[in-house]
Amino acid sequence: MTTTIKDVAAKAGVSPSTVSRVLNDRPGISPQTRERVLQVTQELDYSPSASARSLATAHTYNVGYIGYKYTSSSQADFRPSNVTSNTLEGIDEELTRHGYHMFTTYVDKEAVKSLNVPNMVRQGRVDGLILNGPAFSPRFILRLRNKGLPIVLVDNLLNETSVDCVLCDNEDGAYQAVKHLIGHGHERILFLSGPTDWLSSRERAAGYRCALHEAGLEPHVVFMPNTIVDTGREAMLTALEEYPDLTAVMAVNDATAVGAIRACQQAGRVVPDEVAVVGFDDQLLAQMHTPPLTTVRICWHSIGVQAARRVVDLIERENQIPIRMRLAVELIIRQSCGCHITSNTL
Amino acid sequence: MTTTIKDVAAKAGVSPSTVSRVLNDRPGISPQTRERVLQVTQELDYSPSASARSLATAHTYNVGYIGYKYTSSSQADFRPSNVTSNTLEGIDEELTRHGYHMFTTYVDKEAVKSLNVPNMVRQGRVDGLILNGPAFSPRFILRLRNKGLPIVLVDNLLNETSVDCVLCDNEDGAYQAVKHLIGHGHERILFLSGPTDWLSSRERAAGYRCALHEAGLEPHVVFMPNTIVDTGREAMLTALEEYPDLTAVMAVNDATAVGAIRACQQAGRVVPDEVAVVGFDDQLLAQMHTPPLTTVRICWHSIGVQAARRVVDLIERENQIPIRMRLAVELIIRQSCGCHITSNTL
DNA sequence: AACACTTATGCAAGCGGTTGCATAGTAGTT
DNA sequence: AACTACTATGCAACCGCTTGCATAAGTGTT
Repeated sequence: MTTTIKDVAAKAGVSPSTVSRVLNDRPGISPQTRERVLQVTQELDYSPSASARSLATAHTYNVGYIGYKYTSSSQADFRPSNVTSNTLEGIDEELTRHGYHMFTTYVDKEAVKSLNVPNMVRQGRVDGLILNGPAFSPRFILRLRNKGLPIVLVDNLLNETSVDCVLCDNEDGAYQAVKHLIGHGHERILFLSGPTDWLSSRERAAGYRCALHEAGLEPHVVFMPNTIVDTGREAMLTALEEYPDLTAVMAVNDATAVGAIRACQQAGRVVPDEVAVVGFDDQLLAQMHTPPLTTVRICWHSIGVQAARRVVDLIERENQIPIRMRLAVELIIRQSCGCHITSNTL
Repeated sequence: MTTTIKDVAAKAGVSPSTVSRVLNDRPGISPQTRERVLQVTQELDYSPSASARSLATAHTYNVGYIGYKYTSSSQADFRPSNVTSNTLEGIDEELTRHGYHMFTTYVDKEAVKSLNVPNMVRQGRVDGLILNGPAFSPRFILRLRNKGLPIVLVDNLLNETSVDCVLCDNEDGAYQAVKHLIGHGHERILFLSGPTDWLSSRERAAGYRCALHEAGLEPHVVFMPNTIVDTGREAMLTALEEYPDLTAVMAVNDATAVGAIRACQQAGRVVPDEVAVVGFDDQLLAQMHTPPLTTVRICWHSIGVQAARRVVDLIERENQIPIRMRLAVELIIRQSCGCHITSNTL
């Protein structure tokens, strides 16, 4: 038998209402009573039942995290989800700080397509939602929004309707990276793009275009259906034939950058001497790769923290104006771009 | 206003009890009534409130996942948690299949040391727990067990007291890998071990010892305080001086294997020609590394599925005998061991 | 001393379900 | 026709907590 508020009340010689008021910091309790109740609470190691409290207050103190389940089969595949631990930890830290808890679930392509509302939402287990990833369609997002819950998007954004979101500055990241390539003297720079319905692809492409435009250079974009290593390799292989004079490539992420390097090796082009390559994300692989990848670092942990803080805000204060948050990114220069620095930039 | 069981009852012309019985498949309901209630339930898109149900049944249909927050600071660090997405997805899939939901939280060194019970447990938000990782101390685990919840350990195990767990066959994996090295003719084989209070370290060491013993060779073990790339590099650097005649090394995981290779390069020893290296885990890095790492693959997804199934079993059926589950691992042969296969083993 | 105000606390209803028990209705037996 | 045995359903209590309202005690004013 777990201890209930009645046990505490009885032992402290007060009514349950009083105990409740003490534990919820309600006014109108005498200091002595408050003290005694807190004392007993501690002695009995009492903690109010979440379900009972939720039922009474219509407030669960839970936030749902919805991730996207990519369909690549191999465990070792370079799935975007491999990087999400940082985001999850950031979210958890911040939610915990505010007394909230995190439900986690993953939805797949089918669920998004058929607009399935996750059970944790239907059953009222959560007060708010964090959706992580570019693969959630606007329709899916709006469907969830119609459930009346605060929603914060991570790595995604809705144009038509304003929904809160926090993302990194994709455009600036790509801009910086391409600018760096241009600084090396490159004039034929390719962009390996992910699916165009992924926001990050579009924004990174925009940064790429902007940098090229400023320098009066012509853009060359190749579109890929996904962003795993092998797709990058194949796309690059084709590109090398189609644009034989290209000397640099900016890949939409680290995985495809690695693929591009593989392709160059296959085609007998030396990286970075003959073809320079830069990636995006700064996953561990970037650092450990040979040659080490010049790439754009995203601080997923901070993004998680901000998303959590935002969703708590939305839950606790009504009628907020939607906010779109951008976190700065950092160009990490290693060697795949042609730089020869000796210090190992971690 | 969300729809409640009363709305459904009213519209179907029955009492709430009847609706409840229909939705819970209780006996003694006429087919026509059942049909009508289900009809209305669908029309109103009704879903019972989780809190109300939990309060009445003392059953939340939630399972808590507790991960360990490693303290390495750099985002790009090779944190073990980077691989846990697979486990999480596996757990989520299986829990969902059984109508359960997953709470996720991470605890750090301090919390484990001071035996902090996570709030989701104290407040009765979960029916059972999955602890993932070798870093949870027996005392911490037992503390949670005393809360009266079913617990399943992943990648960990308690000797003194029997607690359910699911892990991979660490010993066999190391045994196979070392055996493979011996097959290459190596006689001076080093083992780079992680902290000895991590079960996986101990078990992998045991497999290593066993293989060496069978071959009549002498073991050489070096202990490291953690298992990130750089620690592996430093440990290997020292080892190369101390045992100058070693020709092969089995690292406790992929990260330290990569570190070991770095050390060899630093010391001017060619891998795999002069020193062969094998890792453990088969993270993406292993495949993409130059040279590609021979390593032991763990199917974390399956481990997650099994852990979830087990915890549901424990929740729903009492008085079960504890089960320790071992999932087989697979030696993935690439090139760091000295093999020269052309096909790219994914 | 009577009155008005505070202040501290308790009572009881209600949150939205579940479930033991009572009961109305129906069918089966004699 | 009277009695028994089910079957299908409703009533009401209860799960543990919160909260509006009532009330008792205390304080100050005239």
